[in-house]
Amino acid sequence: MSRQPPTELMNERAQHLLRVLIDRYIREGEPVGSRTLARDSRLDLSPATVRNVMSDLEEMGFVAAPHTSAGRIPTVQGYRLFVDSLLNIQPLDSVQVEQLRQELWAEETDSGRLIETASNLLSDITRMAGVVTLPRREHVALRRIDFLPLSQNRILVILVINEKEVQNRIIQTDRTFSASELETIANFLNAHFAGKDIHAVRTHLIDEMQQTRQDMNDLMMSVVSVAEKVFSGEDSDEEDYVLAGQTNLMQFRELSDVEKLRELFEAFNRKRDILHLLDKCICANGVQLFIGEESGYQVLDECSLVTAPYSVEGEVIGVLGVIGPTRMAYDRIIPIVDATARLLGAALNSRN
Amino acid sequence: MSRQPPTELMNERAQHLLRVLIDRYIREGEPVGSRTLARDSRLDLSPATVRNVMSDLEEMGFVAAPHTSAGRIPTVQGYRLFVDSLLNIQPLDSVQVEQLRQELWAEETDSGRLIETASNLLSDITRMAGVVTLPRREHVALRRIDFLPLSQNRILVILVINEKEVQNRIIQTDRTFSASELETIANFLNAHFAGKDIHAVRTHLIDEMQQTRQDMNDLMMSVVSVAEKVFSGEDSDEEDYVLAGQTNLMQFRELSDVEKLRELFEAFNRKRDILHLLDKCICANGVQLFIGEESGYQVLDECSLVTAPYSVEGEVIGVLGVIGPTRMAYDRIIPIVDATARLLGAALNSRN
DNA sequence: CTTAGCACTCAATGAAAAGGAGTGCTAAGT
DNA sequence: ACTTAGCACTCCTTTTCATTGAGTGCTAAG
Repeated sequence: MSRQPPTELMNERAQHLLRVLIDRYIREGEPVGSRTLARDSRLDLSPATVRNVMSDLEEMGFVAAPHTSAGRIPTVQGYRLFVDSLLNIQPLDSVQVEQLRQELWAEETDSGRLIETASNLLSDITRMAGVVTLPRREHVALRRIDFLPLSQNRILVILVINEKEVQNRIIQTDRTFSASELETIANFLNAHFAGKDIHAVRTHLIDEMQQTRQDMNDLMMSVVSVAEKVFSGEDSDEEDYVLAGQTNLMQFRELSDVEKLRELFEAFNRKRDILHLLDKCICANGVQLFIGEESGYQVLDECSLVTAPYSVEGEVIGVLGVIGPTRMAYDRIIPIVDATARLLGAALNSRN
Repeated sequence: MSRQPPTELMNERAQHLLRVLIDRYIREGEPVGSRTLARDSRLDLSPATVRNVMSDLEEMGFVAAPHTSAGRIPTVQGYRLFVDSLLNIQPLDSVQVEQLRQELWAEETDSGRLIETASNLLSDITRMAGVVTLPRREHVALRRIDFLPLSQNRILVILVINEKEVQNRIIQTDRTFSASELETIANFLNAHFAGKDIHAVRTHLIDEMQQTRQDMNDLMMSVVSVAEKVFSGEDSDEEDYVLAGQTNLMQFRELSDVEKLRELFEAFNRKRDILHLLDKCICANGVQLFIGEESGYQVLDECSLVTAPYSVEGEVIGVLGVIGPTRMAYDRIIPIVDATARLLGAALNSRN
């Protein structure tokens, strides 16, 4: 019943037509008909011939027709072939890279703000949503620890890690510690563990605890009991990301259904699914794409996600990316995501 | 041409009917016709009589008809009268208050998290958007200051204020300071200014600077030059708020236009207008409402804002509230906002 | 293999008709 | 003097139906 297949399963011409079709569809957002495609392709083919080719492409699953008398639009599989084989990605030209670097390095900031800036940059440039996971290092060097007594056996702990990140938390202790006691404990910890990996510190202290406490002098007793509280929260493994430009997604025709949009935004707030998806990209060694349903999450069915891991000193510590409608200008987005990931890594590195 | 006005400008019966109308409109969201209203009012009036009353109410500007053959819906003026005179607000019953308190006091947290929890609470309970401005105290007591040298003449400053808030910033100095120098400076500042108001410290230091530097010894020179950098950022006056439950707003029929919604969300991101509006509420001494256009911001035309200031030790330090469609259950929302403001104030207070 | 021709499909647009909820007005009832 | 039944009228909503036009698939000829 179907017309006889071309000699090669997918010849040059068909690929070219598919590329032109997707190009046009990405620009215009409307199903592309045979007449238009014939004209656009500059191949001097009649619409009828194009129709035959389209029929083949449809059978192969690369394009689909919304209804009988509409043109064709790419399927996920079509986009996949497009980005994998038909698209020649130009790295961002150096002027643009420099401009990106400027914006990212603009102010003297901590890594938290840097992440935010990166996310904003991504969303501003692409006019879609930007996402950057918080960096998460394997090795967390303790630089300094300080205590301040609060009321009711509570202690404010100030932790400086990785040279310049400041964390603070409040711990509840079994007994009251005086300011000078706390100072002694802090001095001890700083003297013994400054520069050490925080996980190492933790396991070391757990080992201490295993010993019968009889052996210890008062100082050590205090140190262990306080430090245990401090570092026990360390494994909380709270991943998180910074999202920017959600509102950009609201202007796309294909995402204009309020209910769908609500579900998408709720997935963003819930974070779990998106994080899970981003985690998958952390091991890819470059730009990675999820097109439409490829993500496996229904809320993202109409969306594509372009990601790249970023790293400091060779260690991948996070992922960033862009979320937009499946119909996005991949050739423009991919280099941007790629460059931003490199620049963010560099920026985080230089600030140590 | 219009029927003769009732003896009183707005009699008991008209008020009752207006209340019933708004009650019903808030519940159902559809224009209310005379038949329905006659039935609902339990006044044993015929639809025709009700129509006459509605005609009067319309002339007075309290209700409006979307079109000739629709029922009536409240105008902003109608809502205003409703909340000001027709609504008897019951304070939240003590069980609910207790429940709120539980949720707010659930964990041992810093004020930042507390604000977030409050915002989430507001949005969860009301199924609308919750907003809480960051607290901003007139008096900020310096508890402790610490310095850590970074590379390239940069210094990491850790500031503990108001007993338990931790701030950190990075300053760039003209020359390199050694760790021990920094320690000396910190000791000096801590010894002289701990417990003092941070603005007082700042003006004091500016005064010092006015003197010719000849008079100073080296220590003072260093102290002044570093402290100046630290405290100069203090007046940044950055207001901000925490918004929660934006997505809740997407399920309301009256806000279902994507473009309108986008503008609203963008106003939320821009923050300026919303902050300006919230600022107006900081001087009100209780719950304040902006209904529809009353806000003066077009993006909020379809929305109402219910706010209440929250305070610690009698000093108002912030505002919280709920944003939802004009058609909201004011009788339920107002007590919730009121109670949350009190509880947040109390929670912030107890943590000193 | 390509293409012109043609019948056919189907979304989109718009006009017309039907239905219905609710109003305003008038005149009669209390 | 207020209340109400009755009725004509308005205008939104929904449905139906015809029209249009873009685009297709198929066939037969080049």
